[in-house]
Amino acid sequence: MRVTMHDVAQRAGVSIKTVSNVVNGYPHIRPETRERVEDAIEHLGYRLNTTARNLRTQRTDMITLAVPELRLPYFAELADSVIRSAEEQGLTVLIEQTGSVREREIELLDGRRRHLTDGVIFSPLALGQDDVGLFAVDFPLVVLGERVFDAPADHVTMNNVAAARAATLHLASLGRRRIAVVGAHEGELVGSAALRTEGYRQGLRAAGLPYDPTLVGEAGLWHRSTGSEAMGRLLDSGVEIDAVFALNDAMALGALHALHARRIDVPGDVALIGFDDVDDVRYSVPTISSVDPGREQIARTAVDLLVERIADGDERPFRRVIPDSRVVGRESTGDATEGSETVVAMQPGGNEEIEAPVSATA
Amino acid sequence: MRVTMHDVAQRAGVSIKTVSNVVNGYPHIRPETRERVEDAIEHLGYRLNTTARNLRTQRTDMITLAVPELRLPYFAELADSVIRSAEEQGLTVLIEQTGSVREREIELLDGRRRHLTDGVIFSPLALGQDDVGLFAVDFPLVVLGERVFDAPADHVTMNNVAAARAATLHLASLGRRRIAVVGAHEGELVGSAALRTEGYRQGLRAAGLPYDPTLVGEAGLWHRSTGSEAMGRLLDSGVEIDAVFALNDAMALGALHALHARRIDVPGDVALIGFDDVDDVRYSVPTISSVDPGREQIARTAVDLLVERIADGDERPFRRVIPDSRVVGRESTGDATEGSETVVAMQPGGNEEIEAPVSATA
DNA sequence: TTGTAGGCGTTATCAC
DNA sequence: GTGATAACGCCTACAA
Repeated sequence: MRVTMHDVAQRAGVSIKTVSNVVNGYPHIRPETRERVEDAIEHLGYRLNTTARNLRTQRTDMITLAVPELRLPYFAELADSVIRSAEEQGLTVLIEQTGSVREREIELLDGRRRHLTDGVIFSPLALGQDDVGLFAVDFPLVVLGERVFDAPADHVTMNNVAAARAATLHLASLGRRRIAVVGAHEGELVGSAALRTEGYRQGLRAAGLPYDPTLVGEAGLWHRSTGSEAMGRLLDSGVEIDAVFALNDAMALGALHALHARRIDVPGDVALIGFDDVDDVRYSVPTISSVDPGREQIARTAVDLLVERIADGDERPFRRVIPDSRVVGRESTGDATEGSETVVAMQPGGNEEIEAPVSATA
Repeated sequence: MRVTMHDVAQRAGVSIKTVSNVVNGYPHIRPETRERVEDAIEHLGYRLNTTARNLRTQRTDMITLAVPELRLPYFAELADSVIRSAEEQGLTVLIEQTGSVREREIELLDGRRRHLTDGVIFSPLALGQDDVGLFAVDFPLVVLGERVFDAPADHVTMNNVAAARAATLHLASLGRRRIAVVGAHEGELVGSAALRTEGYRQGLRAAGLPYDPTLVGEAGLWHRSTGSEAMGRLLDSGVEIDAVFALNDAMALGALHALHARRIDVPGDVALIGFDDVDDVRYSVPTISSVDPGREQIARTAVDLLVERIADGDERPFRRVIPDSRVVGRESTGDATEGSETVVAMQPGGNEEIEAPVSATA
């Protein structure tokens, strides 16, 4: 079989414990002993059995990142950032794709599949505020996004309303009066759609513009295709439009596509802004202005919170952290040419303790 | 502490082994015994300790997927596909980002960080043919891509030369005579760049067109930015160009950006085709024709090969599998309008045994 | 500074 | 069909 610490100990003429000490970098070892052990390790090609260590230490140094789909650029970039941050902390990331399927998200929380990673960073997309009870889990959990608030867990979210308001105001500041929105979810009260739509309304109000329901384009899933379709419907409806706020960048790219198909100039005839600031919008034609929700900071914060939670258990009250967000102006709002960009608005985030610790025994 | 099989056994009044049998779906159990055990499990909230099982069974049912970066759409989509395929086989995927850093790729192969997953699917980007020796590892490994051939491992690659040839011929079939290429790596003999460039030359030859070095645009990293820059250099050099073959889609998107910046119409003035067929090119303006290398099939095949290798060890000769690829025509080559697409060429793949089994004792 | 004993929670082997 | 018992490979006491 595979070579174990025992074999190494034997060959080095020391005890298994000494080998363990060497492997784990325990400082108080006589140099010559260490050397002998290291020689033996080298010679035998010994490699630590992570599984055995995990069993013994009750830790795996792995965390789960649960996202809807990696093909969605926002989540791919988020995953990238989370993996990097985790790595800095010596953690490995196991990615779970929920596909936005309700059962899969529930399964994730009921912990049947867990028990392998030390904690979970979870970005729900199917579960909503009604399911807040499901988030009372007995393992370290950090929730991402705006589907669920006040769950008994640490939470990293964004400044949706303020950022959407700023984006809308930015369009208004260009002199646009007929600002459409793409990606609304009618009747929803929580979630990104509701919050960003609320920000949109606030922005209109602040700019002295009326809210016109005929300018609201619905789109269930926030994909490029749905953005294109929603934009198409708005344009074909005949309403006058001189600016569009797409509630995420995928839809902004889709909307741009629909605009182009109808030979409508951006930003000449219609200005366009998205949300998420994914890489794509920096290379579209024209480049698209967007709201940077602070993804890098979201990832780092999520990992930090999870690490703390793993260390402290439920000793600490839960926290909600909101990174700073900013509106980045590019060609689609006439803010830049040749691929440059400008920060045209900044919303500070913040963080708060949201609740007393909860005894987490399931 | 946590509830164990022992607790369940006690409560159900059976032995620990019986609990194990129930949990693992062992068939020969008296129904009433099973029921008592299941009740106890339910009651105590027992959950199997995966780590302990892993230690005992010497398997983790996890595999590693090592890719350069998830922010690159091609790899995000690949990861997505791999995760889905793995899941169908009951496997969980642990993603490792190498960042195309040579040391990280070597580290991956020397197995210091491994020993936790049952096998590895590895898409190298820094290592090359000279490093083929490093691929003689003592764990199940499936190699992806065209950086390294004839490594002692299963290999899933693509029909690069034939596909690039077909893409070039497709541009020629539109009557284009001045076909530029973006993303070449001068002096390289292996790797995607070399193979696709070779296909480009073959395509020119087949179309009766001369090879003109002034039409070759170099780009080290295949990102949107480098594609844009390479395209810009070509255009600014003053050479006549009526078509562009970008060696991947990211560069095609960048090239499109550069073309647009110079008010050059696509496909009117310049036709454009990419490679990879990522989601992005279906929503750019105009939509971009591309080569679909069969990514879905690549992912599925890689997982299948790895599963077989895990089961069989080195009993089987290594295999090389090449999925079918096809050229997908879209607006950028005038093949479609309104987001539709056409398959304009198909290259069959194939698979072969490439080598006798190698005794894999490191 | 190093060694010994024991157990982490599970599965495998064998009896019964 | 079910139960005792010994691994799996490591780490944490504690002892020397």
